Amino acid sequence: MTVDLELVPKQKRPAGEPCCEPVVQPDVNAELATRMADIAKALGDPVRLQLVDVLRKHAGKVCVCELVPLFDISQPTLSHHLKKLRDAGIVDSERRGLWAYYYVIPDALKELSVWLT
Amino acid sequence: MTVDLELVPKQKRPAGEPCCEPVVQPDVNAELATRMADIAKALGDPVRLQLVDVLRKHAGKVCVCELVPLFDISQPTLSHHLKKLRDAGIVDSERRGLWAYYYVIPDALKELSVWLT
DNA sequence: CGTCTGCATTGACAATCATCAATTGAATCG
DNA sequence: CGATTCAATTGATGATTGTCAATGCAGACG
Repeated sequence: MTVDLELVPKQKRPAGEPCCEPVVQPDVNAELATRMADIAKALGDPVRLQLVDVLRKHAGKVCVCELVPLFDISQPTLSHHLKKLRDAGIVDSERRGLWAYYYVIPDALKELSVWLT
Repeated sequence: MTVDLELVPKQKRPAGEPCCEPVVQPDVNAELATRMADIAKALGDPVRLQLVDVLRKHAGKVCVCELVPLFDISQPTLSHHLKKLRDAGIVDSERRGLWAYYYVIPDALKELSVWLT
């Protein structure tokens, strides 16, 4: 991924107006873009998006055993999706006895939300 | 804007029985979740996220020929990313002469943004 | 101790994805 | 007309993803 995005005006084009005004370089640097793309990517699956929705709606910590029956996927697959969300820094989990309780990290989605608006 | 999945209240450990009763619920909002996941998925790539950023910041219509030199990818690959964004309903394009001008559809990102907050 | 339970990990698979080189198509210029 | 230019499409390839069955593992219970 390039970091310097200096625009070079086209040299040869058919006589006439240029195709468009020069574009400024994106002021979202590649690093930040990658971070936000990672968050978006983690949300880019219906199961994970609904997982975040459920966890957020319940504002507390939800046991995995309560999440499994909500979806038509196997338990390992759900665990895989939860790991994706954890790796993206969107959720975190806490173990208590046999159970694992998941919760949305506050302000985890704020970055992306701010950029969107 | 939530996705409407209901949890079964956590029971005490029911030695020898499943921990949760299966929730059979018409998943009315699976469609909405899929739609938003599609948007998020389209943004889940650094190139596409920066493309949206550039197009949005420019607030007008930007020629593809001005976008290509901004990234370290080939022209067909950029065209592929633009198609992904178009398919997700995030951007649209207009052909004028030899050039194709892309622009962000105003309310495309609003859905996801609203859900995020 | 042994067994059960809840969750994570592994391994395997097909499907999708990002990427490029080559080509195609369309529009413009000489 | 032919040559040129911009953008989309095609075909191929290696990487990543979503999924499940099987297994592993740690805590709880008897």
